[in-house]
Amino acid sequence: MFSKTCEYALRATIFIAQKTKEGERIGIKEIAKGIDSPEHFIAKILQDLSRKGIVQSAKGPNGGFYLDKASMKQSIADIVKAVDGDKVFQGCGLGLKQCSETEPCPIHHEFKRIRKQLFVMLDKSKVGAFTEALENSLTFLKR
Amino acid sequence: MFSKTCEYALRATIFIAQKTKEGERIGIKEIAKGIDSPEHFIAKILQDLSRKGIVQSAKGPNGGFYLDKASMKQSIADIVKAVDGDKVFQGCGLGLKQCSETEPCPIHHEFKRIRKQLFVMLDKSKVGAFTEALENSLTFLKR
DNA sequence: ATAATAAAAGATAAATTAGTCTTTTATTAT
DNA sequence: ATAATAAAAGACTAATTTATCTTTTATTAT
Repeated sequence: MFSKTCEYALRATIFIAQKTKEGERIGIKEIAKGIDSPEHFIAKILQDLSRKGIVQSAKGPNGGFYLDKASMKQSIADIVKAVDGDKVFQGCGLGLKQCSETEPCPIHHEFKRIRKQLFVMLDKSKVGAFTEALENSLTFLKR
Repeated sequence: MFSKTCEYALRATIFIAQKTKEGERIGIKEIAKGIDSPEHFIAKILQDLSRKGIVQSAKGPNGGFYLDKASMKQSIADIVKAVDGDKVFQGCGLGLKQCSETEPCPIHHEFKRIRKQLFVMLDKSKVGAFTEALENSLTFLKR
């Protein structure tokens, strides 16, 4: 559904949200461990997320990644859009560029309905909302 | 959502279904034109679809691709599975391999619901069912 | 049998995505 | 000021996906 980069981005951001709520800034190494991702790769991704304002970062001792209030309220959909673009929310299921209401592909209408539901679901899911379940080991970000 | 290969495979199969209903076998060149895909690439893809029994083919003069009765009843979901595997119907939204009912990722349950709906929709969509709308230019397979 | 046709097969190339490693810059505590 | 820390930046490699081109095999009509 999403690119690997996007999957790592989502896991990392949720992980950072959790740590932020615990009052910590968190370094790349711990993030990589915490979400079971290649360290250097997640570093690249976080660099990009930081540039885009999806996560916040501080250099130097006591530095690391964290989320400010606005970032905490972001939705999964926001992150997906920022990383993979909105192809998954907008694009034609059969890959047609011109596919639209007036020139629909054979599955356009049904597909649109599903995509809409996907978007609504991901848009409702706010990054800051997963902390409690993670703390209580009801949900996981590894393996 | 799907790979390019899969998108072309779906368009090609629906196109072949239409031609089959018109009583024609159809060659690679016409298919490529009919679905606006690179000719050599769709040739490769059809070769694979043919091996998998998703489309039927005949070599030599008057040869070409067509669908037998069973293939005509296949669903979009069947083709997606054959080409992209069932990652899109089964896989974790955050890319976790172990994600399951007992070890769910933070969005597991909601995601599952959407994926289910996607599957049901694509499973209901039978390859042979799109012909009429295509004939009447109510739907399209190009651009 | 032969020539023409059309898919199958195979080999290669280009583009994109995923992943790694090294160097630089900014920040902090001493 | 200096050393330590940690992210940012940049350069590179590997793998996968997408795409192209050539040769072979099967079939049909003459």
